Amino acid sequence: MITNMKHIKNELEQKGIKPTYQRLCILEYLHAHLVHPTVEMIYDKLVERVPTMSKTTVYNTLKLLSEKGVINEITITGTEVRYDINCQSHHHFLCKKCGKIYDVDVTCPFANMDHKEISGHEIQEIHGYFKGICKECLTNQNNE
Amino acid sequence: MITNMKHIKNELEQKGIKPTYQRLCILEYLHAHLVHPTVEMIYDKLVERVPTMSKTTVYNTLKLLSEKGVINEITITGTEVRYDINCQSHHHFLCKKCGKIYDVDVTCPFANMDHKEISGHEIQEIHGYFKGICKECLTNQNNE
DNA sequence: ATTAAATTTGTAATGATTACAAATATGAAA
DNA sequence: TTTCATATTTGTAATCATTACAAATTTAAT
Ligand SMILES: [Mn+2]
Ligand SMILES: [Mn+2]
Ligand SMILES: [Zn+2]
Ligand SMILES: [Zn+2]
Repeated sequence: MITNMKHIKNELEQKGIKPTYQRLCILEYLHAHLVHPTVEMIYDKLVERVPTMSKTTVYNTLKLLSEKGVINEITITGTEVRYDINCQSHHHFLCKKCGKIYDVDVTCPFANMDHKEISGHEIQEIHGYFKGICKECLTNQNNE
Repeated sequence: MITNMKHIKNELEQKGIKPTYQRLCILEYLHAHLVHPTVEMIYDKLVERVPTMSKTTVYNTLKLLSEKGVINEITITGTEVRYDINCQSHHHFLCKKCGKIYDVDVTCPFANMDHKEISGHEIQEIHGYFKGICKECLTNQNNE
């Protein structure tokens, strides 16, 4: 397991973020749960171990990590932000039935575009995602 | 102008939607304002002409039109849904500064994929967008 | 030990969206 | 035209994610 506390601590320090206990817990959670969790999911789980954990701290920390480029915000459901520890530009699949978000392994188009502008607009981020019914939900449908 | 009231009425009837006055107004607005407006923008403008217009009706109608495939919901800002009269799969540019959403003219990758699945997931929609600073905001920056 | 700054916490406020029920409009049957 | 069922609209209240804010706590330097 690469994602032990020491590595997490290093990761924060390298980005100039003071490695408080709450921040370590939150970042560790993201390393261990690659399902693009919500604030709610993160908080509900961590508050079991750390009963003093505040939801505001989860929000604050995720915003900080996002600003520092440690994590990425994914806004494709329209109802809540999902968080991704994987900061390399990659694409996603959102299941309309169960709400799960999967990484998909397609070579990101435009990723190696030499010009970082389009129609005069300066491109800073490239996002792509599919919507549909996920593998798991398809299987469940057939077993009904 | 193709987007007169008669055409709008036809459009609704063809989709099996009763063309009420409110629905006509809302759909006409979307035809006339191709900037991917919010519910707020639509309501604020229409209530001037139709003072009895309710915001709930705007929500209801947009949901109906979306379900019937007349319009598309765009969820890329994370804070509110934007609406698009253009239902053909196309890509967008979101300006981080002014919040405007532009259509961008790139040939949608994956669009002509023969297989409508990826990693076992059934693909129903393909979305792509860029984030950055729009042409207009770049110009304003230079004139400060 | 003192003290200032950073962090965390709890609560209140905000803002978009939805739920819901009353009011109104529509349209067919009598 | 009246009657009556149904669809639509409207206003208000509720919900839910997120943010604002200030008090409490922790941290680190003096
Ligand atoms: Mn991902
Ligand atoms: Mn568009
Ligand atoms: Zn699923
Ligand atoms: Zn702009």
